[in-house]
Amino acid sequence: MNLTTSEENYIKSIYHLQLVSHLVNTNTLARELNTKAASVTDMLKKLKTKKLVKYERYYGFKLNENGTRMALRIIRRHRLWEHFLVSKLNFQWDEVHAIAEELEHVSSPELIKKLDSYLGKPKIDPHGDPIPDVDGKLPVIKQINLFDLVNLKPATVSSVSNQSPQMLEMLKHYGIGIGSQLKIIRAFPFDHSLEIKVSKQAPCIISEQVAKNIFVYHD
Amino acid sequence: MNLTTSEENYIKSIYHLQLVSHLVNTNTLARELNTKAASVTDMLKKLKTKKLVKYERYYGFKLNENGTRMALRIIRRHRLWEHFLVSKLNFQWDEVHAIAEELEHVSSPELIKKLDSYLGKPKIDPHGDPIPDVDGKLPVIKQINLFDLVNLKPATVSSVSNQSPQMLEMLKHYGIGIGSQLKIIRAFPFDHSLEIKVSKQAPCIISEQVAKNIFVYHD
DNA sequence: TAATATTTTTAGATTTGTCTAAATTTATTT
DNA sequence: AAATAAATTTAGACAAATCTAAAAATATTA
Repeated sequence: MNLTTSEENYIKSIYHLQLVSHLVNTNTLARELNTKAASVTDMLKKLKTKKLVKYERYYGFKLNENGTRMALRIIRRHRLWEHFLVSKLNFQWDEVHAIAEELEHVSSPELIKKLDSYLGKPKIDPHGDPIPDVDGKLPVIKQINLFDLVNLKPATVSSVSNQSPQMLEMLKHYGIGIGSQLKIIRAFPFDHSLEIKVSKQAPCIISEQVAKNIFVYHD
Repeated sequence: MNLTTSEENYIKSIYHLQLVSHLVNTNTLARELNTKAASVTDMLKKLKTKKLVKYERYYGFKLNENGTRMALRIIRRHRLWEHFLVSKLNFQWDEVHAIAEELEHVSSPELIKKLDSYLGKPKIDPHGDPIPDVDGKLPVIKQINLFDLVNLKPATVSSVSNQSPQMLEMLKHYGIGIGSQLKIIRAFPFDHSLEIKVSKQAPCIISEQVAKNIFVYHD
């Protein structure tokens, strides 16, 4: 089924609100979407006829299986584009939301498939949120602060909590970015610095301060 | 000024039709946009009040300076996305038009600026059409068949005329793609093969057949 | 040039998504 | 439990973009 941009925005917002409360009410959704309660009621009637939500008047609503599948598809697109904007175009993670909101409505499945491959099939977006897979499954992945990483197995950089120019300068110098593969070689107890290997680069040493701002996950 | 997707599509189509005939007429544009003459008239009144076209009823219309600037902005977005889809996502050039038609309406200037840099500020899209610069200037660039390239100066790959899996397999093997920088090192008269250097790779030799399908330009 | 054909525009309707204001239903309070 | 408050829905309107059918203007042809 093909959805309009507006329908997609409603579906996505309902999904997010459902993470907090099982049933969603009209006013809450209206606030979330910067619209009026009457508009929400109108749209929900439409979504009901399209069999995307369970909705009884005056009783709130929620996505059904169909609607949830659609929501995850939209969220997948949104998070892949966010990853792209940060890992490839050098946006900072707090700048990408609005742009991804537009890109997420471009609906070519082939495009998303290729974008996913191009990004290395990432599991987590730059805000640290999981990216649903093609089948709408959300990976359960533990993000680990690089400083707390004890084993020597390769890990993928999922997010960076400090976005200051100074930090970004350092990350650039080390060749570390969202999606980078890295591995700890050893830890130096003296100043808690870490010797790491990033992708195929020569090993380097990063300070405790830098390590504490980098989050990684294992596949 | 902010334009709707529909307005942008009209502006873009008028631009393209103006390349053929100075004045555009209602029916021609209706055919181009798969719509009806009455709809075109309606939209042209709107574009006139927005001061994007010169339009007198029954006499045809054309973009004014304002409208032309907008058209080039949209075409810039379209062609940059096409370049991205081919050079980064491995689409073939005959598959990208419809997707770029959607992406071109995402209007963040910052996005386009960064996309442009990321692609290496390309001057030509994968169909061989010039990409307008930020100021709407169209580069005048001569595309040269790699086989006809005589000098040894570096050139940029702009398009590949043969999109067969066999050809793509070879290009992949040589590491040649849209946007690749390459340089002829020498030509072998015996079989007309060429020794070339692609980006920072080790030199390699390509056959006359391959060379004849690759188009390049000088900056 | 008068008749006919084509093109373009207007008039009025439709769809989508939105709104305001009023009515209805549910929830809360005294 | 009655009165009041809050949330939700309905009714009716509006803007954008489209359409059909009819009218008006322009172009072509006999």
